[in-house]
Amino acid sequence: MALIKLLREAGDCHFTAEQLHELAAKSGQRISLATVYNALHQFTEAGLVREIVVDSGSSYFDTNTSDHHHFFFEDRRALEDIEGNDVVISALPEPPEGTTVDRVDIVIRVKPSH
Amino acid sequence: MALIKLLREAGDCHFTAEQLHELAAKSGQRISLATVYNALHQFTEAGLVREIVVDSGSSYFDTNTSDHHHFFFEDRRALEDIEGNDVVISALPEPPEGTTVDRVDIVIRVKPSH
DNA sequence: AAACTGTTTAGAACCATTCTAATCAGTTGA
DNA sequence: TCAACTGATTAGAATGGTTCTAAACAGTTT
Repeated sequence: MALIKLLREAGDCHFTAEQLHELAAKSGQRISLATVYNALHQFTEAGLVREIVVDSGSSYFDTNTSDHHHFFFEDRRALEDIEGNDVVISALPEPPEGTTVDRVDIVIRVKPSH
Repeated sequence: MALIKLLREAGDCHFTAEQLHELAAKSGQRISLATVYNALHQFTEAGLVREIVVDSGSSYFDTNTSDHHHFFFEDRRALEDIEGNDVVISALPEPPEGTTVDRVDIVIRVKPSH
């Protein structure tokens, strides 16, 4: 519950478990990192947050659960939402026999201009 | 060199470091997993393979380095190429100030029908 | 053939994530 | 009122994918 409150206060944002743990610590919450992970999994299952896979090595979570895509800043390893309908896909292949599409993830990886 | 030969023989495919290590072991190569990782990083840098991030928890590599996208089978945790121009993006947002697009990754996550 | 140098290798360390057993809180029954 | 029971919550310890670093190797020079 304390974590939900923290996320509500933070508004739409992207974060790792580690970062949320730090935020909780700063706000005086004495919570272990394992508990943060447990909570985040429950939040994901409940549809409160969305997990985004962009970086092997650590998972990112997003409090914005609406259908949208992301910029990923390779230097800072940070995420940013892509506004509304800035990405338009005009053709998608049929999913293979016996499967249905669960989600389409688009990540635009950007780096500092030279 | 032995790893490159193995990948050549296997043709276009997707694999984890663990899987390549097993393949090498089966072909009689006595190589540690760490060496496989070292080699894969060099291969990636040299443009011989491409790293694909779809699954927090383990990295996937792809011997097909041409510009293409993927199906990801959530149940089997396996990848499959999407043929040629089956994905058409008709609108992409401008990258944020001071950055340039490095790559656009599209992953269609599929699961078994019902 | 000893000394030196850059390359290759893998054992050990690292760290993000998960597991499991302990703690806690709430409820029942004596 | 409070022990016994039950499910929810928590975090310490274990796990496992990945990286680091120091050792082994090979090739070259003196």
